[in-house]
Amino acid sequence: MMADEELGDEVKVFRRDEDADDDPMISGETSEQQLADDKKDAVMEAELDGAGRVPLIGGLKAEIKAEPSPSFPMPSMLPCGPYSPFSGLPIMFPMVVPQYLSPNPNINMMNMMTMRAAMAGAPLSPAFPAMFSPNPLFPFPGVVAKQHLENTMPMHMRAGPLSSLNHMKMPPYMPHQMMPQHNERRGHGGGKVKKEDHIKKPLNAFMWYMKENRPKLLEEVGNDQKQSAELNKELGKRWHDLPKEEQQKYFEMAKKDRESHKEKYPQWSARENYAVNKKKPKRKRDKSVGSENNDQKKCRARFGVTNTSMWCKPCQRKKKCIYATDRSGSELNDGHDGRGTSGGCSSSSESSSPNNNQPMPMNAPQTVAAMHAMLMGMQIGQSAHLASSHSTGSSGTSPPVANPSDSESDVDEDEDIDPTITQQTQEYIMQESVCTL
DNA sequence: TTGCCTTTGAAGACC
DNA sequence: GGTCTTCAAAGGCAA
Repeated sequence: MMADEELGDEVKVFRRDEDADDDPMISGETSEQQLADDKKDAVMEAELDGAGRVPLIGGLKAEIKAEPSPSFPMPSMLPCGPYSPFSGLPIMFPMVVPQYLSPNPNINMMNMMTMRAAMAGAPLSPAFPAMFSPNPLFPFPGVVAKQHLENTMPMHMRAGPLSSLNHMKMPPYMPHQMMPQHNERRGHGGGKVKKEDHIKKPLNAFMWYMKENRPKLLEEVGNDQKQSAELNKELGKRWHDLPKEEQQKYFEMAKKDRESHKEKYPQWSARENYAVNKKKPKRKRDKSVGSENNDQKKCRARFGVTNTSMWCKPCQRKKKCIYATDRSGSELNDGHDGRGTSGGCSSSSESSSPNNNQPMPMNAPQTVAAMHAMLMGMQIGQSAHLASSHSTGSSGTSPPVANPSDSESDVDEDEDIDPTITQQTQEYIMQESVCTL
């Protein structure tokens, strides 16, 4: 068994070699003198950094954990981490299983080079194996390594028609903390860490479809249509037009991806990625609420300043209008993508409990009653009061009374009373009532 | 440098 | 159980 110090030194040596940005495999500049120099540097670096720890990598300290995979027999031997050959970054041996490590550093280097070349899909130089003596302990030279690794790789990490990205070619046995996608997002210049650790969600069927068909679509449309969002729109249309059997292919891919992901990260939850990327205070619905502000028909605008008896109770109490919130909520549902509350007829939202984002001031009978009362020239104040009091009780904390953080004020705002509003309101209520009925 | 846009589907949260 | 929200990929664009 090799001493830990020696192993550690070798790790450093390999890393340093790669760190020089000149792949010795490519440049052929590797020399024993250079190795010796690098080894000295590595020893100094290790001393500075402290025993048993991996040197800082781009400001990020690599946490090394053994994460054996049943799909691969020698998890610990392989180079892990952002410095792995698979990521295109310098090599490192954070963990070593002696039985797979040769005492000869050159052999280990060959193994790593072989693996790297295999994973990168690059043909191995015929001269390369001759540079080193073979290591009988390492059973994955060249093509064999590539084949094995690709076979054991989850789909979303494999190279293939669906992924042309070399950096996606990650073996499944690599600790996820070490995978580049988990701890960094490198720019063109090999930038620094941008994101903290997190495991990305597996791709769904449509994502796989996009991944595969986006380049094709780009070829079709040329470079005229550069906006990715526009492309995605088109892909969405095509996805709908895609035959079920074709879609099924992608659903199966997504399913396999999910299963693989679950197998690899059994403890992972999608929740872990919530708000991991960025803060998204303004989503589409928020934006549309703002943009629809002018269209929100509050009681004051709907019924006129003088007809306060027709106002809903919150308006009468100078609170947020239940009609305004109601309408905006409905439009938001419609405006997103047609899912959820489909179309304009959403009876489900009336039967379910409203939340703060989507307040529903009146239940179905109340809405109908209000509509009838209004159409018949009756005062609907009581109906609205019913709705309000029913949902709010006396606490005033109900969804219809809106978010306290909402700075909207019906009283202070200047609202233009559109003469067509009453008609629009009637049409709207009619529509709502029809849907409800 | 960072978030937005835009799509669909999966998963979690919430009521 | 239904609804809503977030995130996954992509890359140009705006702030």
